[in-house]
Amino acid sequence: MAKDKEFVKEITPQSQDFSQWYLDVIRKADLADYAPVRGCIVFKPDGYELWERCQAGLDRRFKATGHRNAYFPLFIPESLLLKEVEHVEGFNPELPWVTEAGGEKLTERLAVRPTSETVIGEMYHRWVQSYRDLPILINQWANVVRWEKRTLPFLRTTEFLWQEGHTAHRTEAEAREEVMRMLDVYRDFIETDLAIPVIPGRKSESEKFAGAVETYSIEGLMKDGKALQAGTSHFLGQNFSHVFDIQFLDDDGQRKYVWTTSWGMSTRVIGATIMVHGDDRGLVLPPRVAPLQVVVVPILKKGQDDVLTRAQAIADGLRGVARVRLDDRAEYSPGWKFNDWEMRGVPLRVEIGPKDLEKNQAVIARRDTGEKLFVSLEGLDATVSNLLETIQKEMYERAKAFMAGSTRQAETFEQLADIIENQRGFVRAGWCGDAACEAEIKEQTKATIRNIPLELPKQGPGRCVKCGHEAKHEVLFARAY
RNA sequence: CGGGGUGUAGCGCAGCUUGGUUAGCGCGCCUGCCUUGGGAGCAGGAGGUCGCGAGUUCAAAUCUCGCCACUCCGACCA
Repeated sequence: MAKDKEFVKEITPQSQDFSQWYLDVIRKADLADYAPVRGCIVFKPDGYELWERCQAGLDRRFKATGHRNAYFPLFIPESLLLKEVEHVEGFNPELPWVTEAGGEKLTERLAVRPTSETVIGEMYHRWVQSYRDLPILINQWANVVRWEKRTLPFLRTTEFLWQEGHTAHRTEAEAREEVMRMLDVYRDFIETDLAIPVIPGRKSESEKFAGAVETYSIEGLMKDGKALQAGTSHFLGQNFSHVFDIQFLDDDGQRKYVWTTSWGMSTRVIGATIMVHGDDRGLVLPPRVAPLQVVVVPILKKGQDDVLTRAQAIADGLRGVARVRLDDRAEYSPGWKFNDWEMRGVPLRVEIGPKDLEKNQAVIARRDTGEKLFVSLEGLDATVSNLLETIQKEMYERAKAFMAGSTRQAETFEQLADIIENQRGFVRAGWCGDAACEAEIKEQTKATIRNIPLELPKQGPGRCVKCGHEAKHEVLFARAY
């Protein structure tokens, strides 16, 4: 361990200060920088490409489930926002307002959107007439603004990038089905592409989205034992359709209100990727989303000019199976490059030196395990391709094992409090469903109900960990970001 | 928004207590030589509104006040 520290300077060890480690990694891996506006970050190319790959993975799944992209305006007139009472109350404290433009005071002030249910509700009101107009399955890629008190790069920034799906349906059953379908799309994306295991479940009343009937979430567990909500899917019932008067004439001749849903995932998942997979050497990226998957480092020796040529050819040969870069910079030593690319989380490093060429082999180093392999240059592309898949799979398995090992059961409040205080992680426990018990637990342990897992407990929910009455649910407690 | 910490070169810091004339150090950066299998070496060089604004003083990085930003801890949240 002491040796690791020598190689990777300027990254605080996780065990010493996880928050500082997180910020160090973002800086050293060149993902983002602070912007001149409070709480805002600049996505640097590697950070932005991570987001682009998340976008691609999600967008493909949205299209496959019948959704299309559209774009709604950044500004929301106050009058629209005021229509849904719970919704406004939820978001009001964090809204930025435009009150003046073109040198004049506006007749109606405009909120910079914190989310788009209201504008979209207004538009759906105009677009829906008949049951034949339904369902409307629209997604928007956008930036939104929430003036949060406390910000943290990727996890909670004043302005953030996300996607928000907004759908309108003819029946309640269809809308509910959509909510669960999209929750599962999120689960599939984050587990498959980002190698992050999550627990899908329903939010408690106190934690649900402002204006929703029900909110579902996927919850991940970071390496410091804190939970992170990585995506949400809301069943909005007819709340917004009543407020925005979204009605249609059904085939039975009756006018009916539509049932709506909304669901979102943000650039927060980049933060999750960092905190689930990263280590004391820096970032560890899942191959599927890594901007660069393989770096080829030639070991240049004096009088061995063919090494560079061969390394170039080998890098070119790998381009068919991976995103590859040849690091032929003469000004850095191989050791320096090793550390640099490890900090940036590149999944595989291929070393090509004179000794390797003699033996017709290459040295491959895995970023996730640190393992070094001596492999033949014959069929190198297949080897690399297989390794990338293996890494993707094993990163998920390791994260899953970590989550399983950090998930504990509590029968009593004392157990719950003890686990939260001393071990962190997830705690499964019974809950009577009373908001008062939930609030007391939060106050005393700082742990919240992350969600009520969809997967039911094997032996029934038991007793409420707080009041001891019969439990309605088994829920997942954790301290969270 | 409440409480603590920090702000001096791209990054990390010293100097501030006890004001003083040319503001230092390490890394990084530039040029050259030499090197390259886990952050090499030598030589030369560039780079500063000391976060911003007032004030005290003959004199402010240093003292006082205000503001801003970042960060940690709380309440709010993707």
